[in-house]
Amino acid sequence: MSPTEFQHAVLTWFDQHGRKDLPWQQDIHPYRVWVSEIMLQQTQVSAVIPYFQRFMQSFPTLESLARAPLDAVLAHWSGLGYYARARNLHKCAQQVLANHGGEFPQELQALAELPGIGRSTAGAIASISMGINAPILDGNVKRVLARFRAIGGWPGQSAVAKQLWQLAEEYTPKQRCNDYTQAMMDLGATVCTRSRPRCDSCPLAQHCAARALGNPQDYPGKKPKKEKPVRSTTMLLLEHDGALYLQQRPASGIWGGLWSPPQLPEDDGGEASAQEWLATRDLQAGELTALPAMRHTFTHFHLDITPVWIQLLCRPAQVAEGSGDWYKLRQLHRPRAAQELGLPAPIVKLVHQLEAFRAPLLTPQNQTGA
DNA sequence: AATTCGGGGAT
DNA sequence: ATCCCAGAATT
Repeated sequence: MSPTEFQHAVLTWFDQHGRKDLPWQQDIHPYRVWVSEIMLQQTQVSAVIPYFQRFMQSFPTLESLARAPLDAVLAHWSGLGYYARARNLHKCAQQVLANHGGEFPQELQALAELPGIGRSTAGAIASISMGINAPILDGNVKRVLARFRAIGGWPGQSAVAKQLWQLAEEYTPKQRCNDYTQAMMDLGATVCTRSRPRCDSCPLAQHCAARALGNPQDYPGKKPKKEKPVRSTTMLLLEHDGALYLQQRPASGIWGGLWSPPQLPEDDGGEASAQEWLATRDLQAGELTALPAMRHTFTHFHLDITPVWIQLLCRPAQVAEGSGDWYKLRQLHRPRAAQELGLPAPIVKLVHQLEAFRAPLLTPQNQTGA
């Protein structure tokens, strides 16, 4: 299949079946396309839509974004993940305003030098909003091309990525490059899906190498998974009068700057160790209750958490080293408390688990008999 | 060249 | 529970 035939098949499919009603496909100009492309990096369309709407409401122009405080930008990003994107977005807006007169540069190279804009995003902005002939290689295009030509291997390997980029350039048309770019992303998102691709509806199916081999789902190759090491920790849920003791974690490392209960050092778990920890600090506790262990998985390791609920008899002025404070469990359960205070998701779960244990014990005796 | 960032959805 | 997602920056 020649590049010309490939492009024609893709564009014809897009005209008939492609999505054209997404928010960033209306009133197309560089600013809107740029914001949408950044939000869509490693993030699914359905998750982005409400964020994009709110963002455009609050920051309708590049200048308004550049002049907004970073905190306001980050607030609009809360829940999207990859927060470096929001920082780069803000920095990029300021650079475009200061160095390019408030308009995005009309060159691929200059676009890709801006913060948060790499080769693929630069190609998307240039082709969709500037009428520039430029290739992209996002997750969708990688999948479509890897299958169409049966390119094996994981795209995270530079050799595979290089091969796919070459194909992307080969197939990108000089005419209707804007529609082609959207078409390839849409084809990958709705037809050439990761699992159970709808080959029956694909305009490329008859010439697809992976389909001919009978295993399109095996492309592109998966990231080689290495076994994640297991770490374990004991978390001390110090409670007194309905309040929980939390301390702020060091700025660097896991959950940097967020709040969590005190932990016993690794390889030092169990109730006996907890008793020792309390004795060292001259803390007097009533009952120690082991809560169900839970596992939280990070990118590169599992963390097995053993929570111990410790009911202190009195509240000391200072519990442990470092900055800590007492928080009413009732307040920690407010839906927005986690965001406002900065609680890691597993700690939120932990707090809920603690409450599940406490609640039955708090029920007045006379209610059970009624 | 490999690792990191990170929350949510699909399987 | 694991994998993946409209990738880029960092090491």
